[in-house]
Amino acid sequence: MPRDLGQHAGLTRESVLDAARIIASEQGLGNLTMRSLAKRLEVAPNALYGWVASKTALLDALVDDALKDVGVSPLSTTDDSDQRGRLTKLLLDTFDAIMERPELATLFLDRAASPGPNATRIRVKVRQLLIDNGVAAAGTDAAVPILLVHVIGFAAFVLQTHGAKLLDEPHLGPARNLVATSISWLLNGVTKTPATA
Amino acid sequence: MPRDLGQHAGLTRESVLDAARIIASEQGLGNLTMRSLAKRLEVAPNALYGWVASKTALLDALVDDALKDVGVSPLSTTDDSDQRGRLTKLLLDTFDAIMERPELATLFLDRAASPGPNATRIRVKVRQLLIDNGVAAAGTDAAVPILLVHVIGFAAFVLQTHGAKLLDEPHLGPARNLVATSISWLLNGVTKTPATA
DNA sequence: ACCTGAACACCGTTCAAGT
DNA sequence: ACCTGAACACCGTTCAAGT
Repeated sequence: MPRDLGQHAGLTRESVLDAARIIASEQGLGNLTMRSLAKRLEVAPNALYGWVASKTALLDALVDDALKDVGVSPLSTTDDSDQRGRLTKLLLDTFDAIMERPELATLFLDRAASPGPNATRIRVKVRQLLIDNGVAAAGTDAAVPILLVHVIGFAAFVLQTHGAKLLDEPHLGPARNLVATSISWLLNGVTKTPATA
Repeated sequence: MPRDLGQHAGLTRESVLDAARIIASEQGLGNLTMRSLAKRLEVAPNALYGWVASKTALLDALVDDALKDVGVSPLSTTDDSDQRGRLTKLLLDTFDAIMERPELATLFLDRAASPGPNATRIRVKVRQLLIDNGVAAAGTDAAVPILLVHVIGFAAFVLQTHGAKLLDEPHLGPARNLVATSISWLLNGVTKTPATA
């Protein structure tokens, strides 16, 4: 009814996604609805459909965007020949990325099988690093999902048990040590036994 | 309006849960609503609230009931001294139980941290078997969730990637071999390295 | 091109009744 | 005790319009 001059409210795909992120983190995923989102943007609910195809598509974007910084840098470790360290670091970075968005944890689980571009990049990189670690190319078909599901499942579990209590603080330490430990167990197995799919 | 003689429709908590199971398996979890459930039972939607506290409580019951047969038998293996075999079997039985109800997979993930009585029994039994396998009691606090999250996450992943295509058939084999393999990797680590929580 | 009004077809849940 | 009618406060999404 108001709308300053002519018509548009200055929406952007990014502004819509940002507002969605804020609602999810401040009020939880359950309170993120198309209508609450529209309200925050001071817009009619159906105006959102010009920028997001559906609520599902919006959630997909939220999940994948949370992984946008993971696995993009060259992954240089202190020791250049430490291939196992590189792989561990990538998996821990993925863990950290999920822990930074606790409210999306259940979404990561549901969407682990239908990954967006960022998740796909991580997948490809994990596979390459496995090969660098001496795993036969055929064996990676099994190992990649095993490792990633483990990391995602673990993050989701930690978030559900401890809640969002100690995320900002460096209290995260114990949980991180635990993932690191379990990842090393899996890597021991992966690099020794060739997985028979 | 009709209702034969006096009043009641013969509902039972079990009949409500059974109907819910049928809808979920035939039409998917998305089509399981209080209203669709009431319709199937030829009852007004609010009649259900005498038998289930809420939809959440109903889903909780569905998830936990799916685990009711896991870990109840004495877990006797061919070799009586094979403690590791016992533990592996319990974990694989849990995996199988989830695979039998593919439509509930996402629910298992969401509720892994807030388990019902059956899930709790499994948890306790896993812990005891870990101790029987020589893991220090303190170390089980870390190992139990690691193992169970791994199994649940793995089942959910398999179901999401392969869909409900090959569940009834014994095509499940490859997936089962994969979980068995990854479980053995984790058990190698758990029984060797004392997990530092 | 970008947005609104109004509507459609749903939800879970509650509250006051009826038998 | 067990159920219904009616309502409340929501959903996601679509379609025709307005500027």
